[in-house]
Amino acid sequence: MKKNSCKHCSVKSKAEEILSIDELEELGRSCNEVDFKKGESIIKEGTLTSNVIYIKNGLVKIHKKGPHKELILRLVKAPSYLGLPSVFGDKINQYSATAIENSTACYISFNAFQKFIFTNGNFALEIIAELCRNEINDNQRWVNQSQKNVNGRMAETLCCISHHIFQNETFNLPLTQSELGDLTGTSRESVCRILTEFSQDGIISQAGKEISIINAEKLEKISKNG
DNA sequence: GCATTAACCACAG
DNA sequence: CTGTGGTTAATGC
Repeated sequence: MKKNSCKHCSVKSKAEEILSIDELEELGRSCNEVDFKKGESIIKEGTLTSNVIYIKNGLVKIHKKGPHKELILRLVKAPSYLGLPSVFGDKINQYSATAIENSTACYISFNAFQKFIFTNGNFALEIIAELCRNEINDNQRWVNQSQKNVNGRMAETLCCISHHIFQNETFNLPLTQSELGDLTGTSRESVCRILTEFSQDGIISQAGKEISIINAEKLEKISKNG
């Protein structure tokens, strides 16, 4: 276990920024850092929850088995907590988390984490705020998923990945087309067709895994109107 | 009915 | 894993 590593951690969560030096030292004694390679499972749906997990860097997909196939609930870019709802809401992990890029995660003892919530209201507030933001985002995704057509969902997803994950109109998509289908609630064939259609219309360009958004305005329009 | 949409299947790079 | 074509079920004029 790495001693006191949290005190000087450069990717503290908002909640951890609030902790005192003493609390950070205690956190340091209560957590351990692990590296994950792309594709490795961080949380498996159905297993008992063990620790609070915080990804320091990398990119993770949160996914869950549906009646017919896998659904990716959302992509989580570090830094962020992982699995708080399962840890506090249930003994069993309600979804899986898998690294889609090489990632580093801290496993934090539940007892230590809970103690900070009991004793430090501002810390607790930040945790609640993060959970609320996630719920709001999930609700938005849920609305879009159910009311937009496939083209609209793809357009929206591409915009979102470009803005929120890579902050760049050109990015290397770390997902397969099949996973992109799981993310947009469609088949991998439709993903393939829509991507080539977008390319033909000059909205995006693809070179292998690299996607560039050329006409963001048009993409927004498709996202809105399908 | 006929057109459209999108999933499912199959097969080839 | 990706790209395509054919088929098919559901839905909307």
